[in-house]
Amino acid sequence: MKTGHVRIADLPGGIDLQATLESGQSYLWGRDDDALYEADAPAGSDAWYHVVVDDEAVRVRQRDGRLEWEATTDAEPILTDLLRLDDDLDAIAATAPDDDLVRAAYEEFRGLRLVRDPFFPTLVAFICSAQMRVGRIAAMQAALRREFGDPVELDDRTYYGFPHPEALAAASEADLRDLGLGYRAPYVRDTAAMVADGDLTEGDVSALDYEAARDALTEFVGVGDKVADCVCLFALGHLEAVPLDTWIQSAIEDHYPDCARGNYADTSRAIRSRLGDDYAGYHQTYLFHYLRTGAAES
DNA sequence: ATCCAGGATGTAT
DNA sequence: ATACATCATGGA
Repeated sequence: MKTGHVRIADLPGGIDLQATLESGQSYLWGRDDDALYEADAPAGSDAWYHVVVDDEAVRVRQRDGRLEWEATTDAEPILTDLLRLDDDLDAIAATAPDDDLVRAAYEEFRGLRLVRDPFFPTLVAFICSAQMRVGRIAAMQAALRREFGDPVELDDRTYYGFPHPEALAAASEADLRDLGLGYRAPYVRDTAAMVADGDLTEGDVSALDYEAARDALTEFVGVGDKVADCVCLFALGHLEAVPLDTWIQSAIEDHYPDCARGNYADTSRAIRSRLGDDYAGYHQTYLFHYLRTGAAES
């Protein structure tokens, strides 16, 4: 086992690990205390989080001004990639619109970083997200890893990587329904088959600009504009993407009514412009977390 | 019991 | 292009 740490003072704008990993943007991670998104979860500010990428296991916690990590390999490049440690959070925050809602969200969760998650796990997670709460989405992804993923040992614990497309393509619809996926089960299976068969892959969409990528992604089964936007933002690095979910839709009604245009594409462009064309998706993630956690009421 | 959750799909217009 | 019903499942 290798260990190390990243000094948070060296990260431009710092980091809030819990806000980053428990804001409903990434479903790649677990918590060692198994309390991810649980209502009775312990304070959690220094909880261990774990992830498996490319058969390497990493666990990390935020403590004493550091990101402390233990891993099967040097975790620093992995953390830098997944947690976007190279983003200048101060510079990004400076592009946020100066209104009460965005300002409050940044004051509450300063240090929240966008993630840079792998393509296929993000695609599946957000297919599963339809009409689901974040806690159950996370539980569904953990179940998929446990049932169909490859185990990796780290110290005395076993973690599981997200299943390869072939593994989910080979799963039966009944197997997936047993994990609580409901009507999303055939969506996940059919989309996994499309990726496994090479019908439409990350390579095909990564070369496209943002809106073209979003349109292409809707070719997957179970992927509409909103889920495609989540893949664009959290996996493909299109930081201007603003997924229009129920929370953002209501935020538009309450705070940006002039951005409501009656259809997804035009409303998306309007709110993107309002939030700033370069980092609209970054600011959106702060708003989503702020609104969803009810921090606005306290 | 009824409503809701990071919506998408099939069908009718 | 837009409007509508339908789709599982668990928690409040």
